[in-house]
Amino acid sequence: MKILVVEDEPKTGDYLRKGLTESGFAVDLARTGTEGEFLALSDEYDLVVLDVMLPGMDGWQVLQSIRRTKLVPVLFLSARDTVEDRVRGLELGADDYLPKPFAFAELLARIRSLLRRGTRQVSQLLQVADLELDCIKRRVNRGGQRIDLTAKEFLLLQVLMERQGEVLSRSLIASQVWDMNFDSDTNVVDVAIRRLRAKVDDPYPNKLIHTLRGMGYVLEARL
Amino acid sequence: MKILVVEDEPKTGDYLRKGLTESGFAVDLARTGTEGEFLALSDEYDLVVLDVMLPGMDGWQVLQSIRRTKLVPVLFLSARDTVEDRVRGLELGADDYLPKPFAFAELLARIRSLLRRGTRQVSQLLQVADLELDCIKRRVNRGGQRIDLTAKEFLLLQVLMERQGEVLSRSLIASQVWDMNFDSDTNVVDVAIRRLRAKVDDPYPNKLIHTLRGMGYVLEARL
DNA sequence: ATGCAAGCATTGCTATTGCATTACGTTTTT
DNA sequence: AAAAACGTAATGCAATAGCAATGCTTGCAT
Repeated sequence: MKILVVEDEPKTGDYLRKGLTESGFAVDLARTGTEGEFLALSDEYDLVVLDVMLPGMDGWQVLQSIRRTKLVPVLFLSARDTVEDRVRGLELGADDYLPKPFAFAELLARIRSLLRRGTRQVSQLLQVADLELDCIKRRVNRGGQRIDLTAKEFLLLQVLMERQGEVLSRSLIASQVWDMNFDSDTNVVDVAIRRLRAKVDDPYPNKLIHTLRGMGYVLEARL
Repeated sequence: MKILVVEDEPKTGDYLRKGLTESGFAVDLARTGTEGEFLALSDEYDLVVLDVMLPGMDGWQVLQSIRRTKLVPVLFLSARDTVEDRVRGLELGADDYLPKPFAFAELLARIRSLLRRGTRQVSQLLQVADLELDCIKRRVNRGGQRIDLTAKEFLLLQVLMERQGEVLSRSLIASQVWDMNFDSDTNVVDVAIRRLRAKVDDPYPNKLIHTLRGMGYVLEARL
């Protein structure tokens, strides 16, 4: 198993190389984004561990470049752990996301899990009635018709679909989709639901997003 | 399920109350340590969420005081996340420790986990005869037929089902479902029971909600 | 047995609450 | 520079929860 590590911090890079080598992987270490891109494209790796913050070409650019031609699983490392970063990483085609600082054991577990599920997860497909959401391709369609969603809309729909049939409170939704952990008097969730409904429910006769007064929202098929 | 939140920051307090209420808990909010201690000792809660940093009597003191007589699970919230703090909290008898800022989703998950391992078991599926209540999906059905309840109705039914077979006094019900701790001359409970019966019992031959004159109400199957 | 009072059921009314919706200003993307 | 995305705020509407008035039961005393 061959792994490419792209990491500029010397200490972290050495640490990763040592640890992974000891764990039985063949490790190549790139110290810059450009070098990482070059290696990733020129060689066949089973997995890429990619730091987001790189001087010059950053992790996202490297990922984009890799994704144009390769399906290799990519695990993102990031010092900042915000929902936005995570979303952006996953949108661009990262397979997993690990905030720094992390325990090596956890990194290893995630790497193994990524390798276990094959090259790349083909399609994590969520489905409710005639509504389909492809988490990997980041694509949604209903009744065979494609629906374009923004990042926020997509994330919101994903949360709703992952827990279809469950009533999700605004606070829970807010904490999953936004990083708002201490704001109560805002109606972002309501507005976001409105916008999502406009695209997902309004054009169709059978509504899937339902409001439960005083409780929250559910996504489910109702007869 | 009744939760006491002890939190001095007004915003955080309101946020917690709102979120937990939406999630189906009866919430009391104390704004100071002293008030928190008083409420914790005078009422029966299923869980206490306790901020460490409080003006006057701090979280640790409150916890110690509670622990002298009560076994209720306590979840600590702390702005500082040091190993010392954590150890100290757990030593004094806290059951869990969540550093701020936290995502509401995580708080909720931990609360549910604490309640689950508690004395009174919190199954997410309550059942009495042909009446079923799903606490997570917030859904009720009887004889396979779905019943739509409002937030209050749901909470009331949940309290009744969690203690099926027990006679619950009006004041007990009032304190579990409403914030009223000692209001007497109101018939809210009666009216709420009426409305609940209309949906849960009226359409069915076998009644489950029974009145015990001078005592209160029970929910149980009777032949 | 019969009447009486206390406790409970039932109902309509209304203030309140919670949500939908729209418009607008700011930020981000292209 | 233009367009899209996003959050905030204001408005209006509708479900709902509490209140109070009325009618019905039940148990107890006569």
